[in-house]
Amino acid sequence: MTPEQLSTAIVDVLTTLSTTGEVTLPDGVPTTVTVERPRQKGHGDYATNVAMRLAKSAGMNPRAFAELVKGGLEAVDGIAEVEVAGPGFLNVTVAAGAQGLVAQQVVAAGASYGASDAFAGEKINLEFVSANPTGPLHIGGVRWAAVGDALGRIFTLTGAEVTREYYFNDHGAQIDRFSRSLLASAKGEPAPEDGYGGQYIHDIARAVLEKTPDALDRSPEDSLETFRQVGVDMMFAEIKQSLHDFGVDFDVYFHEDDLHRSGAVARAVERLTALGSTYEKDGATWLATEKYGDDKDRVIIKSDGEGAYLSGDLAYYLDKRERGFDRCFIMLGADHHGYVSRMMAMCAAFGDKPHENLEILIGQMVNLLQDGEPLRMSKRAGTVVTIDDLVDAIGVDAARYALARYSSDSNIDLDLGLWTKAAGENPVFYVQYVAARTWRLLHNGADLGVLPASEGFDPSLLSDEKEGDLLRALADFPRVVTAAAELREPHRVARYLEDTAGSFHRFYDSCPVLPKGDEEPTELHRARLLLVQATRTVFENGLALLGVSAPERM
RNA sequence: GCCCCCGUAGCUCAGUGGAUAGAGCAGCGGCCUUCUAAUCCGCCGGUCACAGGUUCGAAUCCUGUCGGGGGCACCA
Repeated sequence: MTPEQLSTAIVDVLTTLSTTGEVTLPDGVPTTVTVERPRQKGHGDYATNVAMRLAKSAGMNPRAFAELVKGGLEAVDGIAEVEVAGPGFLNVTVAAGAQGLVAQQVVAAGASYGASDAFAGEKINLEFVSANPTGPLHIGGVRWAAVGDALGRIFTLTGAEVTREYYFNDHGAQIDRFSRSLLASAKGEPAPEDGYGGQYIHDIARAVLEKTPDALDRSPEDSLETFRQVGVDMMFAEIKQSLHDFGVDFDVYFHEDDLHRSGAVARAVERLTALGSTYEKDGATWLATEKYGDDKDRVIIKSDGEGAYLSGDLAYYLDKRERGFDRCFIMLGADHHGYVSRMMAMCAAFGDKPHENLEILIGQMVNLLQDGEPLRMSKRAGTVVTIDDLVDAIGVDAARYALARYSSDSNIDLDLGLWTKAAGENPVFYVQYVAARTWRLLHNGADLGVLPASEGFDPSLLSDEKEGDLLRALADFPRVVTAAAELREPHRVARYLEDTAGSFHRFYDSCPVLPKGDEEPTELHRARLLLVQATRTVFENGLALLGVSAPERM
């Protein structure tokens, strides 16, 4: 029995009680009820607080309400015991047979275990990373590469149609500064005062010269344009390659410049003007964002006639909506959080629903530590910690896992030393070791002629306490995936895997899976091997959501 | 001054209004002729920053204060 099935059973009982008039529910029978795994041993396998939640409106005291629910639940197949406890909790113990069936259900579902239709029919657009191609991808962008991609995988598993996009800022002054920096380097001149000065500038400048040897022999305008075009292409190709090596590929690379050239910006401004949300002042065109909660109104067309940065975002958002995306996500670093209120105001000005059609996720800062010392990151100073540096230092699996296991709301300090350790204190090793251990058991079993139980499987054989803990953990996976999607929090998957790894290792420690010596294989061995296979399935699926491999051996 | 995030064990962090607040690391102490011990077990460790409020119940929600981080452009 899974928590979902128990939840359904409870709703059925409530429906019956309501129909017969034994309880009166003014707000109707809830469609779902909370079922949780109590931390406390002795509080049953599952607990629900429905009685406490509904008692007041039903005009009863919680324990009396709970007693009625208990009566109904006890008759449900697969429920061994129901207890009313404390202020009105219902503690449910599931029959070993019903519990053990979970192993079979997981294996039968295979790669689709954890999938749901929670977001079925939704077209979701995820925009993340979107770093300017003025330098290598630095650590802040990498956090979203890991988390955003994981979120995409989670939404996909919960039924959504996901498009990953990278917004390519190739229109503004930063690109000019980048181009001029390249040109200066190629000429052997110092970097412009407002330019970029890292080593990569010299590398790219040299590469541009190799590709277009006459780049410096052209007119000043042509020369700069050459460095702009070739340099940006090279830089962007490098970023794409780094992301690809990191396991992150985008469906759409959207160029800001296209929005300006195609007239999309002008159309977006016209649309807003028609809706009465713009006005002219001081020679510029303003968007009235303040009335939608922004601190102040914002310029969208500057007095020189050029579009302000926000104008590209207006057009881009409109474009996404016209492409049919119900939900547009933009993932930004904390240093851009000030952008949220004006973007939400823009969304409202279009007549859309802020925080629904448009969601902006903010990721706090990442600091890298080596031996306890902070590594400073500064693109301009040239001491950049890039995505490639990170991958070289700890590998893709550890990097993705490390960045995805924390709440995006938290600043994080990653100690590179920890993430390279081949020991259980390194969370990614601890979790991946489960995958390796299950693989070994399945193969050693095959060598001994022991295969996971299938037909004639007696689920009640899995009655050990450690087996029950593991089965309940495995049964939780779909709920964890759904919660991660609903809350946009991929780190829940990582934390779940860490907890479940503990349950598996404890099971492994106290429940021999394979026959030893001359021992004849029994149904219990086969049942346990099925549980091992189910565990392997959950870890494969869970790690896949994070873009981390489930190794066969380590 | 205003806005966003954070404040939970010595450290790094979980904790979608529930019961006695958890994990890993660090510290102390155990289990290897092993289904490879990269695992596992025990002990130690808390004013959930502080003060009010909301309710059957608050680490969680609201208000304020303090502390840390990040922002407040006709830059992008």
